[in-house]
Amino acid sequence: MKSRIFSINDIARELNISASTVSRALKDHPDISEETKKLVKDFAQKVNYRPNVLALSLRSRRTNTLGLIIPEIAHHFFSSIVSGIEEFAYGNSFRVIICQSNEDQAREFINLQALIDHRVDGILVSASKNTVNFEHFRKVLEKEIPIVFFDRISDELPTDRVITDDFEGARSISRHLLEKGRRKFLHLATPKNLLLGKDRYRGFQQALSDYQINPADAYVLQCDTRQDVIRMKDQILRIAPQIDAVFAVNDFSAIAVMQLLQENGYTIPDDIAVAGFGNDPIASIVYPSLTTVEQRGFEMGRESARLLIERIENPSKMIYPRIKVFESSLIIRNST
Amino acid sequence: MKSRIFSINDIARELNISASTVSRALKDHPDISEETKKLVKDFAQKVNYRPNVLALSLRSRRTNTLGLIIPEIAHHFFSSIVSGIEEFAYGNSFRVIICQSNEDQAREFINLQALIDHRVDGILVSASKNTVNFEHFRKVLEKEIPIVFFDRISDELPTDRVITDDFEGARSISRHLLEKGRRKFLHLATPKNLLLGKDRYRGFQQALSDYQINPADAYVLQCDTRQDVIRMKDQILRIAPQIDAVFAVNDFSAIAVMQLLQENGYTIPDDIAVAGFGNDPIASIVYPSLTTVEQRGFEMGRESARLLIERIENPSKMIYPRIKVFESSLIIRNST
DNA sequence: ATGAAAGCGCTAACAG
DNA sequence: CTGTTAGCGCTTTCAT
Repeated sequence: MKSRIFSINDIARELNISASTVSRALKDHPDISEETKKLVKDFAQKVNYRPNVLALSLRSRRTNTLGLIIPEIAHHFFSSIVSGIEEFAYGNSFRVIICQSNEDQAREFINLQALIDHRVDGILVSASKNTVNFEHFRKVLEKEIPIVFFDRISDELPTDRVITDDFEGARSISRHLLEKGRRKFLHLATPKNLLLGKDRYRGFQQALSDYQINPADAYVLQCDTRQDVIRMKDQILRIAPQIDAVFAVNDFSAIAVMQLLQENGYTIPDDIAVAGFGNDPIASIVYPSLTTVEQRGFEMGRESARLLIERIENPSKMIYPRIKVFESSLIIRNST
Repeated sequence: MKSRIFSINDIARELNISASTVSRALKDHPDISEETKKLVKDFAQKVNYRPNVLALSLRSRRTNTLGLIIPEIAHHFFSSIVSGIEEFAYGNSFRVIICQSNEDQAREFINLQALIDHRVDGILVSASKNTVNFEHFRKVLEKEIPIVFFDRISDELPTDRVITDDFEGARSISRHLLEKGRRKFLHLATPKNLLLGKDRYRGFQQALSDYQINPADAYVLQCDTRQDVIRMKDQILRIAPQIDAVFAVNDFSAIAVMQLLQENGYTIPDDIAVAGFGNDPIASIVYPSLTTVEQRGFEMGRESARLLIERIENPSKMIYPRIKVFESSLIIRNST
């Protein structure tokens, strides 16, 4: 038993009226008589009529769609952001097309192209780790397609930005370690091109300075994934005897280093305290549970979508780039 | 400095030729002279022309887009599936629109509707936990839009299906526990409406029978998330003294139960061995690391996309529903 | 109260 | 070798 997809023209033909009447009847235009309306609506209902959004978008030059480019869907922080974005977008009749860059600038570029091709009304981006050149985004802005950056932002483009207070987050968790009497640190950092990494590093340095410790005395390794930790284990173990605390730029490297240390006879936190960043669900599951910084992913996603949709709805209005900073909060557990 | 999006008509006007000539030149139609081609292509390049896929799709009645409905993007198994689907789809010039049902049948229905509205060429679905009625999918099939179910499948619809060998996976991990001398089991099961849960339970029962143990002697609780375990902790702890092994239907409930037992003085695996299902990355990170069953998410995704695209490319060809079963493999770690 | 026509961007049949 | 025309599904003047 086959059914088929009816268009307005199909309905018009079946009912022996014109397409424009059908169109008007369907949207309760006052000119149309009640009986015609009923006739059309009943029939539309019966054949399960659904407007073709392609035709709608082609005509209106609006797709009511947001494009989202995200490094990796699998991370809890990012999937919370996605949920936040979707919540706000759906609530305002926008759809979201999700693209993963897989932390690859080339893929990011392809995604961006595809989103433009699909005529999305606006774009949300968290840059990939190896994105150093933001020119492709500038071209999009020149087409008057608004962009909002979140978390992994660029500071060279005049766009709205939504970020965590990375500086304060890093500073407060570092102070927490200092309050616990720790003085000799290893910091696991991200590559330098991400502002986020720079800010977390600065917050860490500031905390040390606050305690009259020379930041230059801290060990710093560029190491921000579980794989990095495994790759650099010899180096880390060589440093381990000189330190009493590790502050990692994210929870995954924090947990990996914690386990590496445990396997090599260190007790956490007695010998070495370990702190992460992000409050991934896994942080509360590992042993010992991980002290970390909560990032408000869902709210950040919602706010990003809000800013973007506001621009889309007011294309002519000149709005200066806005920066929304979300406070992070310290989650103290048993690893410190 | 503003730029704008050029259409074929814009180009035609600028170059004083017809739109069809531009269209043909752009796709290297043999009729067009080399000089015209060069003229058009150079100009198109210069203004960064990109075809409007909405117009293309409207005309061709093909969107080259797959719709994907998935319970939760955040789970590693599902995000692997997504990656597999994307890999095959992109490699064959298809895009993927991802929708999350958040384990909610109502949302699943809305997603399905939205995908149809966008005229996707085919749909991939893993059903939500509370999906009991599959009629909405039947209506889609009646519109001749192909559907492929994966992992959380329905067996009442004549569609292609891609699943893990849940029965054998559960049987082999249960046998492993039996080989380790375990005899008194608790099984944490899913709600009955998912075939997957039924099959894992059957595999478990079969293993017991293989060892002349009455399956009815095993404890069974309906409990398939971390939250469920926490909610049912009293019940579980009451059972704990009678058992020497737990087989959980997924890694999250396995890990939660493992930690609950540890907190209450049990040693894993000495007092009670614990096994999960799925091989989530977290399984290798918890202490002790979790014995589990590997599901080949990426390959399952790729195969699902392959089956779907094959149907899309051969709309007239009558193909009987196919069922692809992926072998699962036992991952033995330290919890058993 | 309804219909005819034009156009969003694109392509293909048909015509020269 | 290139142009004209029509149509994908829809809305919106402008007629009637």
